[in-house]
Amino acid sequence: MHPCSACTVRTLTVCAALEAEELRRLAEILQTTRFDAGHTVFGEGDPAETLYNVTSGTVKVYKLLPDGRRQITGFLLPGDFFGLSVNDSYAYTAETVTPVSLCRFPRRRMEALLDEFPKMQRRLFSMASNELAAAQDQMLLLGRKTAKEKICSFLLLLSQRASRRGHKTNPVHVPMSRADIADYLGLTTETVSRTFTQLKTSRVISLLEGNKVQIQDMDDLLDLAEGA
Amino acid sequence: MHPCSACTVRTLTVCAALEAEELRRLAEILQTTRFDAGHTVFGEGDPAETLYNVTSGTVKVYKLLPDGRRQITGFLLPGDFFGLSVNDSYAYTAETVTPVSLCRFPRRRMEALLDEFPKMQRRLFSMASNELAAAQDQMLLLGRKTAKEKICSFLLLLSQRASRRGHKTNPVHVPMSRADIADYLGLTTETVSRTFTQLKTSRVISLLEGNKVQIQDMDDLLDLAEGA
DNA sequence: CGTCCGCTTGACGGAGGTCAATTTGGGTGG
DNA sequence: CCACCCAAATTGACCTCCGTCAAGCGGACG
Repeated sequence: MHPCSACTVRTLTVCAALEAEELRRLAEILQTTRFDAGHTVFGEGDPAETLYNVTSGTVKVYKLLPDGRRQITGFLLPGDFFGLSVNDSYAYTAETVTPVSLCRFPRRRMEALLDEFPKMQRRLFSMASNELAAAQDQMLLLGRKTAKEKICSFLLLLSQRASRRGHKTNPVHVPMSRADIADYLGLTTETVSRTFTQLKTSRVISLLEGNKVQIQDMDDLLDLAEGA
Repeated sequence: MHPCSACTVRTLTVCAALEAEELRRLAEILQTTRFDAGHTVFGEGDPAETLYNVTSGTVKVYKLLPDGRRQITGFLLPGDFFGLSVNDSYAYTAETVTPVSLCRFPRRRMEALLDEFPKMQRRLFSMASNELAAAQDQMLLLGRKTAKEKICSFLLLLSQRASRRGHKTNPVHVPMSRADIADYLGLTTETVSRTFTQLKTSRVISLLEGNKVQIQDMDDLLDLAEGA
């Protein structure tokens, strides 16, 4: 019995569509770990020796400017992969938002496995393509959307991602702080807060207990997210 | 004799590190085309039946909001690959900036070839990873940099990309319009123009004939690009 | 030589940033 | 169980960077 057999996100990630034999080989090189909230998994510039897969919780990845300005380039949910690097060091920092469970894959051994199982390689490529498409959406958001459109897009994104993981789309769980949301959307915490208030006042959303946001009118939100 | 033997950007793209046999097979499915400046290669939402490789000229890819706001997510230079899609339609529009030569690969046949030659698959994955890292840099730029930092970063990017293609890094050729630069950096043409003037006045750059920008002090520019 | 388009420059305004003061709420110890 | 504490969130007042609108300017091309 290896841990993968109980893995609830296997279908979402690189492990999907592996044969029993392939899965066994993957499980051989894999380690599982847990971290508390607020733990730095690796820092920008650290030697990139490990690949990670989120199995529970939320991770944020971000880049910094010398003066401390921060851009969060993604929130990683169960099933998401991270730790790929172009040269031999990570190009960003990865930090847990909530308590998190991770699978660790030593990079070298993972690369060997990818060469051996083209199906896995292909799956990873497909995941990278998806990420690329998401990155392009995010560029449109950062470069051209207003604060209100950004917040609405963000809520929709969380809702859609929850849906893909088989959770209910509404209300949507928002585990990250206002500061994290701000750094993801290219805003300040104050603007994020004001915009939430504004959306609440105009009855598009309401804020529930436990960091949950109830979407009152999904169609309104979809229009608001694109400025229509 | 197939066209690849004369290709000057082969080492930069997916065709690099292919065996003669693999290259021959790739050449079999490949078509070359030329377009004038300002030609739409494909539009967002079009069925994604072809992959492209730039062999000369510059291509821009962009996404639009319903009201016409535009975000250019990348400028593609010789050796760059584009046309990958997640589902079966393109997620962005591709349009030529200058006269352009392209290699066209029918998607289905390309996928078959990728399955047959894992080395190519791997190379493509590596290129996608690079693009992903570039996308993350661009998110940092769009979300957190000032207009001046954006322009300086942009000039440095062009200079570095020229360098990787074996061209001289300075002066740097800027083939795209102010409007395109603006839509790439999340600014307006007016701000782009003003910022160029400002950099010119403070003797960081000077504008030369033929859309060339002379970088007067590379270290200054590097610092300005990161707000240091 | 006139027209057009892209670029530049100027004047002005507003979306969102900055700084600061409260308020809220989750965690902790008495 | 409650009082306290502190970080996070909210709200307000003010300001700035960049967008908007508008007017030149100059090179390309018919």
